[in-house]
Amino acid sequence: MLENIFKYAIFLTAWGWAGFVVDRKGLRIFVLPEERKKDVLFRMRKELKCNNLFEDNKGWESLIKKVKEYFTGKKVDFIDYQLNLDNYTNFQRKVLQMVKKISYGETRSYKEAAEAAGYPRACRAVGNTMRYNPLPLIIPCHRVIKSDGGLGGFSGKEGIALKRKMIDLESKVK
DNA sequence: GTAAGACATATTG
DNA sequence: CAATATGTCTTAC
Repeated sequence: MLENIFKYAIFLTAWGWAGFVVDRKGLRIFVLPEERKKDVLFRMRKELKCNNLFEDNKGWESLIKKVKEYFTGKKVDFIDYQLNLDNYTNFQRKVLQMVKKISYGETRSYKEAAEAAGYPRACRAVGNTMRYNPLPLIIPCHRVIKSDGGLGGFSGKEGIALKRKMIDLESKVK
């Protein structure tokens, strides 16, 4: 099997250390801000199950800049970046592409996301897909909430606070 | 290859 | 609140 080369970048945002991994087909993993830089790297390794990681920002400076701007409360979008979704099922790809199109400040319920993806009753499956979302923020899974206005879930117990914080940030945009 | 259970849900009574 | 429908994944045979 071919060696897959992964490049990663880690950088400091207003909320902590964030980072992402790309391979030659596009974005692969995005890691939300952590307290420590090494935690970000640890998460990347865990997701990829691979040690073939090289630090290299080349060609991705604009993404780094946008992410930093995002966490300072600026309105940015990530729709121009190419994602590598090779490891996902058709259903997941559809849902993820869909969610990616939700623009800044908007929210959708799990049901609406399911409908838009062409599976009107797959609300639960959408939730499942979000759980494994490899690219939080780039794919704005934090903008997908429950129909009754509740937040739903987010990665981990602390993650839910981050979700709220992100929605908060977006609602206050100037 | 099949079957049962788990899910970041929604709808109905 | 409980029950159930729903699509996909994981795990275990």
